Amino acid sequence: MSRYDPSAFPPFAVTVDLVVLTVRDHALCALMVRRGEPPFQGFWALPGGFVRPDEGLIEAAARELAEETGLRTHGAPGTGPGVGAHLEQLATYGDPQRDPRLRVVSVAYLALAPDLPTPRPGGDVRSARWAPVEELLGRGKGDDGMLLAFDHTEILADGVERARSKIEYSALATAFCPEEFTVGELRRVYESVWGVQLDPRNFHRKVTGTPGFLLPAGGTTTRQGGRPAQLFRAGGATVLNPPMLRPDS
Amino acid sequence: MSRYDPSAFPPFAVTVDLVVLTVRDHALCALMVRRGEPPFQGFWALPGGFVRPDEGLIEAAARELAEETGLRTHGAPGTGPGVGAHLEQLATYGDPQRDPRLRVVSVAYLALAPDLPTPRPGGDVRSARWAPVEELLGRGKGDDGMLLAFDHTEILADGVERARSKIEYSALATAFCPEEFTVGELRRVYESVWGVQLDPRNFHRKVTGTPGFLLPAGGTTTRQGGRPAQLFRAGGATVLNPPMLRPDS
DNA sequence: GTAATAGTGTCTTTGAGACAATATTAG
DNA sequence: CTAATATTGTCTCAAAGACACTATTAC
Repeated sequence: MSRYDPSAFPPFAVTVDLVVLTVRDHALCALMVRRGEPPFQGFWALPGGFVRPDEGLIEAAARELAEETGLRTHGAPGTGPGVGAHLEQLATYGDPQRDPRLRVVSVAYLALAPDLPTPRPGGDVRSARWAPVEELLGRGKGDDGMLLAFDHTEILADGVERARSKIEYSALATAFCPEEFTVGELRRVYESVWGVQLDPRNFHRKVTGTPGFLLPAGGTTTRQGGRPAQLFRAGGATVLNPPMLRPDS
Repeated sequence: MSRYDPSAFPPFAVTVDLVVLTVRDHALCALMVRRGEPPFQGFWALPGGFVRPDEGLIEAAARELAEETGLRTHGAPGTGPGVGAHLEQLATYGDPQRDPRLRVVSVAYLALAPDLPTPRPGGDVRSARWAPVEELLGRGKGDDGMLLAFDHTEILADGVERARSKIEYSALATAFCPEEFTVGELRRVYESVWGVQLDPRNFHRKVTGTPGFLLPAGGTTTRQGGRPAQLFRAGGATVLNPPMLRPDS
């Protein structure tokens, strides 16, 4: 059998779906849109859409992300440091039955964004919201969360697990923070994403002692109350060695 | 703009490509096939093929793996423990120019297999071989390795890096071993995949002290020479906590 | 003053890294 | 015997976990 036979190949539709995560009110939240048409009309779904014939996969994901949130992607041209979201490929979902209408292969992307100043994230007519992932996926113990469109519960769960594990050994938690942030704010990011409490003193020692993780920004802030805290921005480091250890697991 | 519009979607071809890794002669090797037709005629390429209209992505990958190597996948029906390969999704590659003929999105899978008793791995007419990844990808310092078909150098490099990092925090290194193996054989797997030397004493302490990693099989063997070594099989553990640390990195 | 958060220090324990020494086979 | 590998053990050091204490703001 010949590979890549151009004359006869089964046609597929290819889409991108986005797991866009942020931290709001000490809770990990995902961007969800409400479907206005069948199938799964009225259900919450991940934002996404068809890949265009002339664009790459991550370009399609970045385009959908910009359409939904206005966020640019880190490293995109004309993007300053700190603004914009982290974007990476998550996984691909291609069960023959995942869309009842046609064979759709969806390449899912994971985006990590700082808490957006605009409370309404959607840019177009569809209603959109930030939903706590605990509400979408459930807290265990018989709580399986909401029923989402297609296989989006599985995709969301995979994205959340990726984010939870990736902040262990990378400096990606700073992607959830504004350009300048304090050690306490970064700690609250870890606590929100992992759903645990961390010792502020050990956390402070760990992050300030890891070379390249944090870069002093010079100023201080009292936006969290209490004693003024030093401001930092993300250092150039991408991998954390040794990693930040998640309790229990 | 509506999502998933069934009436008008751009058609894509969807394929699976396989990064099949094994350890032979103290070297990490990948299964490569030689292309018999254009484009890239005569070039070495990763095994793969079209996804059929009625099969899932991992089913397509498992089918291709079985066609090429005769290996079944762990967990497949009728598969005993220890035989068969580990199979997981790696990443998806969809650059618009990656295939000069048509728009192809390829879902790559990573397979880890024990050293196969049959020296000729291919089952069909195409020539196939186990090639050391050092030869395919180069050793750095101006050595960029061989020129492979399509973007398969990038896919292979991603698969090798995934394997190298995954044996750090999972028990997957046992997927490279036969059903029963010794601590020394497992150590040589780590040394081959990472390209380093490990202290046999610290390694022995580490793997035998990690609960669920190794299960005593009862017997001993002298197939490596020297003092007889205890035989083990893979324990049920999937994650290693704390992880096996890779030197240098 | 109180309440809240930020930052520094100390002690203990776990575990990795660097070794030495002994055990059991093949030849 | 020698050569090869397996296995157990010991010492040191890096780093995480569990605490106490002081510092600086808002009120």
